[in-house]
Amino acid sequence: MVVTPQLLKTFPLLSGLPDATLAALAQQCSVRKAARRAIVLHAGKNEDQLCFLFEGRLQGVDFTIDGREVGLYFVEPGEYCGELCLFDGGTLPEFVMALTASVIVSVPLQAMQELLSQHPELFAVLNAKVAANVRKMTFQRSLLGLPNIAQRVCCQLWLLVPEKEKTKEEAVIRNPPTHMEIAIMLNISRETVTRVFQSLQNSQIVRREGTTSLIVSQVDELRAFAEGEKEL
Amino acid sequence: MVVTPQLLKTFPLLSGLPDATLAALAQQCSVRKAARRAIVLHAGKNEDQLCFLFEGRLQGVDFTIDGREVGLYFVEPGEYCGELCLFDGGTLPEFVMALTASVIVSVPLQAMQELLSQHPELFAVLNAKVAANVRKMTFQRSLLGLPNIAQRVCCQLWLLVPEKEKTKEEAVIRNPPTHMEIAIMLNISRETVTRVFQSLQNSQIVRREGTTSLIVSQVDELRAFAEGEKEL
DNA sequence: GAATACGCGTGACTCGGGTCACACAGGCCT
DNA sequence: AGGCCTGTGTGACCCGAGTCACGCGTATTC
Repeated sequence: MVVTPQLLKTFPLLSGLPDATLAALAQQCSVRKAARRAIVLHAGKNEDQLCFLFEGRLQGVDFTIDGREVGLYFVEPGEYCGELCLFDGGTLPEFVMALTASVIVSVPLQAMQELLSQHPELFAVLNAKVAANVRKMTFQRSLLGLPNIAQRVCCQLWLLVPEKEKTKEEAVIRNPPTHMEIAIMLNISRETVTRVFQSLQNSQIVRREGTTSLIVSQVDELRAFAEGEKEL
Repeated sequence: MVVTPQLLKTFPLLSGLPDATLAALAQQCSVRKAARRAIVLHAGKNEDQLCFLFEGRLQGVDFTIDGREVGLYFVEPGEYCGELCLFDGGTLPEFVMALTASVIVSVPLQAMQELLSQHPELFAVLNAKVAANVRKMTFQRSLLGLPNIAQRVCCQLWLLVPEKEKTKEEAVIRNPPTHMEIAIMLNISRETVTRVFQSLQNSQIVRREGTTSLIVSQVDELRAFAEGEKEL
């Protein structure tokens, strides 16, 4: 499929670039669709591409020595992944998997490197992204330290609430991760996640709307549980 | 205290620099001693320094919402920490604490930035360091996914074995972390760590030598436990 | 040298969440 | 329509790690 400069412009990282640059870049890119559960990037390889997510949701996953799945982070539309290989030509530490059918724009690493040499101001943006990543990972790690499992789930849910809706009364999480996907992020079992969701639904804090949306009816209550002011 | 160029040269990051550069840099640096448990860098601040560890051991720590301590990584002599603030001028996500009395060389961020502009080849080294950090964090996260707690402890212990001694029969871990420090790295209780160590000692896999050294008598056995080939 | 703090060792108890097993609903494919 | 897969909901059981409580030995401090 053909990648248009307009498509590239939808990504914050690239949106500030001149049209000519984008047009040149677009020619080297490719779009691909990933089915649910498809592996987008492989761990232990130097994947030669940067993946911009246009639609869907991705998840970084790793595996323990005994084969257990471990969830690391989510990638939302507009974001990208696989940038670690840009930094030192090393390997990717984790797999990236599509959680829902996703549309991905692949930019060859080489093209990115050329782009960077022409637009060194992008280095700062990339660096900031990695720094933000490290901060996210650190926070995610601190979540795992919470002894109260319900609180852990609420925190994770809180992270999924779109930034703009955190101050509203009601918020919508579109295409929420499955209980299983949340479970592996938080090192707990799927059943436990289900039980916490049951509690939240009984307390009328969240409810499901069809299969593709989760409504947080009482945003502030969720925040309170996430921050430990209240316990389920 | 005065920082000599020779001192700076002991750090791999700086060892390749010309003497004149080091001499100039040294004038802007300072040495400080940190007592056990002293906070070296504060979370949530943009600490204006890069900390090179000359002697001792540091630990990156964070706290959960409910005040529980969470261990993130260790810093060994020759390594440095606090580089995240260099990347985007943002804040440090975690505290850095001295585990043992430590000697630290502080380089002001500004001096580092000047150094980087004169020696852009250092960017690659710094980037590689951050990338390596991310890989370490990812691995550490996968450790937490291990359902078998003894295996978790063995993996952590295995990480502490110096690289060169991993192929030998016997290895020495100097100034090992306390059980408590290991516990917060692995999200388990101090008592559990103690119990695992008791098992390892009973199986003659490790033993203590004085208070400052831990001897791994059967390196390969430890590796086997860490990789799940055997269970305690 | 006494006092104190800290790290380690260990037993008893408890309970919370993992595991297993199964049911049910909805989407999707042929 | 029927079959299949995936995701969710729920109960029963159980065991393993957290917690508490205490003792002990070794540094550190004054």
